[in-house]
Amino acid sequence: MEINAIPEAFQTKLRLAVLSALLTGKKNFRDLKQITGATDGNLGAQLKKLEEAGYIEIDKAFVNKKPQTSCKITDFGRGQFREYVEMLECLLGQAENGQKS
Amino acid sequence: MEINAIPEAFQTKLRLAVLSALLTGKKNFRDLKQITGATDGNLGAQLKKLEEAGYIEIDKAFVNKKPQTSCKITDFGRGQFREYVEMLECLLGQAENGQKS
DNA sequence: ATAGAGAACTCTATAATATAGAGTATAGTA
DNA sequence: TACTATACTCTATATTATAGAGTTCTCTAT
Repeated sequence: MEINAIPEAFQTKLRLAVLSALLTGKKNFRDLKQITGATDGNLGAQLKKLEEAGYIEIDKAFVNKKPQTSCKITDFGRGQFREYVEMLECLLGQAENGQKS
Repeated sequence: MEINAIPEAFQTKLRLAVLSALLTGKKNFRDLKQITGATDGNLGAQLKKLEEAGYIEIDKAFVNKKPQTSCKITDFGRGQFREYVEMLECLLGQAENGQKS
């Protein structure tokens, strides 16, 4: 991954928080709202963006007779996350060696 | 570092690109412009933000009889960068183990 | 001394986008 | 039939990144 091609997904607290939360497993709308502290409208909008970009999958169903929106990170999303971290690690690694500041 | 407290510095390609470039050593305005592809105005604005936030130091001087703005990452900036990467690594690590997707 | 060039801005307007919050749809329950 | 909970959608606002014109400063050439 190139430094100049960082996916938009990683460019706001909220989307990054959502992805991070999903790394450890499925979460529903309610969970994500509580974890991130976002409002309904904003969370809905950002989830939609993440879905459109292929980072997450959104599944709607009725659970316990209540609507439940379940979100899950995709393999693509997980891969991008890993690549992003690896890129940063690499940059940091270069810095720790060749200190010519 | 908390997922909900990610510094603004890491929330745009441009600022992240600048910080990354500075990790490996001092760079002047011209270098950074070339590396990032940003316009003068935009680069100037973002450098100012990074400076105000204490991530970088900007030094102005005349070199070869031409003005030269030299930018350098601070210890604080380097530390924040490391913390940020470590936080992401940690999240990713949790995910690789307890897969309950 | 005057004009021009290069570097690095500053300033302002525009564009993009995150966010809040009101309103809406749906299914279930009383 | 009214009422509740969930999860939106839609719209307006606020924030912020970006572009680009104009400005300042120093030196060089005329």
